Amino acid sequence: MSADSPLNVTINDVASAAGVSRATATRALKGEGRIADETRKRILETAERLGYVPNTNAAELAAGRTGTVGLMLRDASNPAYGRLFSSLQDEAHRRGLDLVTVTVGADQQGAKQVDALRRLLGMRVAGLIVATGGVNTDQLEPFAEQVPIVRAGRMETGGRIHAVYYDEQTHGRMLAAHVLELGHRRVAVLAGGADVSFTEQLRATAMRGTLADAGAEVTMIAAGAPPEDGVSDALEAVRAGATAVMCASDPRQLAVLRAARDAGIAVPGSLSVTGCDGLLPGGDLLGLTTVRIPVEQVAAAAVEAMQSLLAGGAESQPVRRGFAGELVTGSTAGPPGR
Amino acid sequence: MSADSPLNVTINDVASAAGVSRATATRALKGEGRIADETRKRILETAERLGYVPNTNAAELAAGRTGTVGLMLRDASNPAYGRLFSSLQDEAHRRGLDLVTVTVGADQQGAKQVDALRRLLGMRVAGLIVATGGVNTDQLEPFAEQVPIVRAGRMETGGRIHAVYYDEQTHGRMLAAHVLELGHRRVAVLAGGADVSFTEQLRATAMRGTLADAGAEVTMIAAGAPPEDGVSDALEAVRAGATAVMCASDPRQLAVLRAARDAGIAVPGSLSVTGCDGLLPGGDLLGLTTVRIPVEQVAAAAVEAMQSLLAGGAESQPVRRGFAGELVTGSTAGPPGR
DNA sequence: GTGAAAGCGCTAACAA
DNA sequence: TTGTTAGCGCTTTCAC
Repeated sequence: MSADSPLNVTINDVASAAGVSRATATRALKGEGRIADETRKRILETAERLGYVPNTNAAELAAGRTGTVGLMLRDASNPAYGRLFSSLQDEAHRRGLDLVTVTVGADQQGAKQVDALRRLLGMRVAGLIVATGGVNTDQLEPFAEQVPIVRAGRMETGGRIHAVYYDEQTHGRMLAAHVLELGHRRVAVLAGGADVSFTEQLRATAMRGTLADAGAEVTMIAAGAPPEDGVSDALEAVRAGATAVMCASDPRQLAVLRAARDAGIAVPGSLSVTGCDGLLPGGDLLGLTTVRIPVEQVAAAAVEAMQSLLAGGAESQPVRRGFAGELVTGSTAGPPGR
Repeated sequence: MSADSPLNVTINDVASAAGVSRATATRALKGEGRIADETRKRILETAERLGYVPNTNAAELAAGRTGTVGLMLRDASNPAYGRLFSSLQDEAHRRGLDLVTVTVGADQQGAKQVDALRRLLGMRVAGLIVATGGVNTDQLEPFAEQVPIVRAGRMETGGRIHAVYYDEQTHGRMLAAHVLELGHRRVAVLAGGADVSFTEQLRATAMRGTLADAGAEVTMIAAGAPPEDGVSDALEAVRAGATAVMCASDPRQLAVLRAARDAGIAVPGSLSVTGCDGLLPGGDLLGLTTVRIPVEQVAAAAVEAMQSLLAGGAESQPVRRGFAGELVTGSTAGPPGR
């Protein structure tokens, strides 16, 4: 059946319209193999004229390989993931890698995450970049020997899975050191609980370590996912004597700042606040004290790793690269008040 | 060849391991057609045991249809697109639609955009949601009769392409009315030029119209893509007597606020500033005066439209639904100073 | 209720 | 340089 509309045009239509065989048409379209210049041109023109759009499903099935890399992404409304997403895309474009993305809501259970994983694997992607904490090593490992898997943003312990990650320990320590240097000795640390955010836990634990090592008194507050969660506990701690609240993320920092404003607590006069991420547009105007996480570096390194894995075959050692960001000193943290 | 690793397991392996034919295996796996309960269970178990991951490429090729909807997205580092992206994903998940996303950098030329379009079409997606201005009606039209196309976020004039969009005219008018109400009569409007952002142009034009109709004196400033662009021109206009700068986007508003701060101009004392988008986390703390665009509504309506198009076949009339957001009055705009 | 067989659109040897 | 011929992994009539 011939073409009534572009998407129904097959390579057969192109071939017969150009008066050649399917194989020749393939060669012309792919620009490979020996083919007469004139024939190729004719075929290309015919394809163009017919509006031929190659069916990549069929092509990849026949060729037994795929040219695209799958990206598993966590909810992009979080600025940190949104930026990571677009940086990954940019870098992939730059390097000529095709990316297809599927996302999984931040809240979604393991089942959904595995769903997304299977969708990508079902497409037989050539590689996998995983930018969500929701899927764990055990779920990834079985596929690691077939397709290179790079985790982006977070450390990975699985032996066959590569990782390019934020050095969150350092971030936590940098912030804690800053707070200590300002003179604080009673500090509340507000972070999502272990079940909520692994990243925040990493940061919070590092903060606590550094603070405690310096002899400061630390109150740990474990919150749920919504940034407003645990804020009242934090203010409680402040009333009980804490002079600083260290948040494990900038959205939480915003929530604390709001609450402080509403409660008439002067920042940084009576209360110092810190966050982590450094990605909020306008964060400078707010004077947020935070760490700017190295999104672009992580993205670039992740894509680079993927590309070399795709090219070079399996390495003996998994890639492991961590990146630390920079402290952004703002006006939300100062010396302890009163 | 039998299975050495999950992704190499084919339905043939499952079928023979379970002692049935391929056809029966398909029935069991898809849960359709007549099949003995016991057989099905056995096949399902076998598939599970072997770690079978169906090859969706092959499945869709054979079935002649696709279950996934393609999403073309503009650079997600812009908060407006990041939010739209995650809202679209959420809504798609909710409705059980599978989405695969490809992005195109905001800066990229037409060629790249068409590339992305062809990649999606090459996958023979069942539908297309277009959330980037970079691809125009003419490029979309040829495919519109094969696959439903819904543009999300921006109006569309092509007869066969559906659109769910922000009512930017109303947004511009709302903001202008607010500024007028505050008493401003000399206003600068700062927006990306026609070649930079269609959306900003729409907003800016509406602002100018409303302002001019009320007899205000309007200075239009056309800027490049970077938010800092044109800011100095805006301040120039302020020195020349304008009492308000209306920005066509929140990032531009931030840029103006920064510049005003650096120049020692009091906001809103000597200068009122407005933006548009209302999506910046922390915008409330900054007191941004803006319009919160109805991202969630647009996303929901776009996905809903897609779903009904997928189900119901072609409608006679293209979908056309516009949504307006709400004015957010902040502390960056007040009565004209002095 | 199950199997056999004919493709889906394309690629890749291998011949010619 | 080009055509012929097998498939890729799966779905789907149509018989049995």
